[in-house]
Amino acid sequence: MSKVGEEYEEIDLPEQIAVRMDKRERLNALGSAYPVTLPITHTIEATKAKYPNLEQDIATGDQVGLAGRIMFLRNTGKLCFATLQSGSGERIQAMISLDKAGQEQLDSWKDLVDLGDHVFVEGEVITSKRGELSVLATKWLMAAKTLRPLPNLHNELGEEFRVRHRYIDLIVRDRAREVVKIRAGVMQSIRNTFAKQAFIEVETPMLQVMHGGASARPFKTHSNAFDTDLYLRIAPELFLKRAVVGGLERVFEINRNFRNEGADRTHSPEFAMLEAYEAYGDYHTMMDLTQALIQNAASDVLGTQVVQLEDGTVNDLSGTWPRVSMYESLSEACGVTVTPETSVAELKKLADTVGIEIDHPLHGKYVEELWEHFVKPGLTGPAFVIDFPVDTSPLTRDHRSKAGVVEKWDLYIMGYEQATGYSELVDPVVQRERFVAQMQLAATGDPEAMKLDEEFLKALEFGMPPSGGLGLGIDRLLMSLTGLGIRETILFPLVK
RNA sequence: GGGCCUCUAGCUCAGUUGGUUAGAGCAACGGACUUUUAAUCCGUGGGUCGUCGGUUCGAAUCCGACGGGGCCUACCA
Repeated sequence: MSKVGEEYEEIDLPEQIAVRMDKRERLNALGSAYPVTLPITHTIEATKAKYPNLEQDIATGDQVGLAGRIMFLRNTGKLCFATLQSGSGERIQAMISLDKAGQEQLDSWKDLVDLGDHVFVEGEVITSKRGELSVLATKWLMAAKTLRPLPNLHNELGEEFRVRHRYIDLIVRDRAREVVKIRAGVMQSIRNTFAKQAFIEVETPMLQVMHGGASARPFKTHSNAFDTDLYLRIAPELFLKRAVVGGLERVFEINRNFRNEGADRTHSPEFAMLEAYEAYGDYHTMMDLTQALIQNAASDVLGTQVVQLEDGTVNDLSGTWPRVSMYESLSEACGVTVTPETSVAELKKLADTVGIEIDHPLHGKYVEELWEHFVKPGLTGPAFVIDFPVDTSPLTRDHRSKAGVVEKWDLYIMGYEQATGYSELVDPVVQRERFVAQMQLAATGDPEAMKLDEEFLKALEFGMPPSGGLGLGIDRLLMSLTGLGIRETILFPLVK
C-alpha cells in the first residue's frame, strides 16, 4: 500500500480497491494507466459485422486494433481469454498467448488486468477452436484502469443499486441500454412527426417569476442578482401561448417540468413534458395529432403498434382510439344522470354512497372524482375522455354547443393519464374571469390554484388566434411503450 | 402525510428459539493449466451485521429512536 495516491492514503481502502490502486501505479510506471490515445483501427461492432459466420479455428489474416471493457476473464498458463464489451453492449473475445504476444506481455496481462478494465488489443481476427470470433493479440495496452470491482454478472442487481449507479446498470444490463435507445428514438420520432407538419420547436423559461399553466405545487428558488424568488416551471403553457400570439402558429416544446409533489410508479418530481399548440386547430385536431405522435413513435421505434410490455402483456395502440364523453360515460356507469347542472349537494350524496370522501366547493372536482371511480377502472385500451367541467379547467374554452363544459380531453392508456388537450381559451376577458375564480379558490386555501398572470393576459389582449393545444408526458409515453415504471424510463431519476 | 415491510463482504443472498470464532456463490489474493465461454482445480484473506441507544451473563437476532430503500394509501400528470 506504499504507492497509493496521496488523496487515498488517509482512507483505509477496501482490499479490492487497494489492489487495483497498486496496479494503477505499476501501469503508470510502465507507461500509463490512462493513455490519452490508442491506435484503434476498428470497432467491435464493425469487426463482428465483417465476420458474422466464420467456421471454427479460422485465421482471417485481418489485423485490427480495438478496445473494450473486460466483462469476463479466463486466464490459463500460457493462453488468456477475455470478453471485451463496447459501449453498445457488443462483445468480442480477446486472446493473449505466449507465442503471439510473448512472455513479457502475457505476464503483465495476468498481473495487471482486472474485470472491468478498458483494454486495447492489436492482432489478427480469428476464430477459436470452439468457433468464438476473437482477436489473437500480438500486443495489448491498458486503455483505462478500473479501481472498483464490477458487480457480479450472475445475479440481477438490486433495484436501489441500479438507480443509484445507473452507469453500472448500463454496463451490465442490456435492457438498461435498450431503454435509453428507445427513449432517444421516441424523441426523434416525435420531432419527425412535428417536422412533417411544419411545427417549430422552441424552448421557454424554466425559471419563472410566476408559475402557471397547470394546477400543482412548485419548487421555489431565489435569484441573488435579481433579489427575487423564482419558481421552477410546472408547465410551459403560458409562454408557448405567448409564442402563438407572436405568430409562431405551430409550435412545440419538449422539456422538463418540476412539481413539488409525491413520487410513485407514475410520478417523478421532474418529468419530461411535450406541449404543442396549433393556430386554427381545436381539441379534435389535437386528438388526431396526439394519436399520430404516439402511433408513429411505436412504429418507428418498436416496429409495431401492438406493443409487447415488460411483463408479457400486450398494449394495443393501433386503430382509431375511442372518444367518450365524461358526463355521458359517468351517467351510464353510475346509473344516475349527471350533467353540468347537477348540484354539488347531489354529487356529494352520490360520492357518499360509494364511499368517496371529498369536500370541495367545485362541481367539477366531484364529477372528476366520480368519473375516476366509476369509469376509469374499465378503460383498458387507449381512450380520449372528452368535455370536462368548466370550473376545473381554467385555461380551456367553453364548449361550442354544450353548456357548462369545456373543450378538453384526457388520453388514458393502461389506466393512467397519458396526455391532455384543449381548444384553448383565447378571450382575454373570460381568461381574466377564470383567473379571478382561481384566486378565490386560493383564498380558501387550495395550494394548487392558479395565480393571476397579468403579463400573460396582456399577451392575450394582443390577440391569440383560435388554437388547439396538447400536453403529453414523455416519461409516461415510454412507460406505455415498455411497461416499465417511471424511474426506469428516466436515465438518472432523483434519489435522496 | 398515514400504515406495513426491509437494510448482513465489492455484488447477489443464507443466518434456526438470543448462545463458541457470522456463512455461500461470484469477485479478490497465492498456486497449477495453450482453446476457454459464468473456464476448471488446490489454497488464502476479506465484516462497525445501516447508525445510535436500551434489555440481557450473552444481540445480526429482542425493544426504541434516527437514516436509506420498497409496497400500500392520500395529493398530483
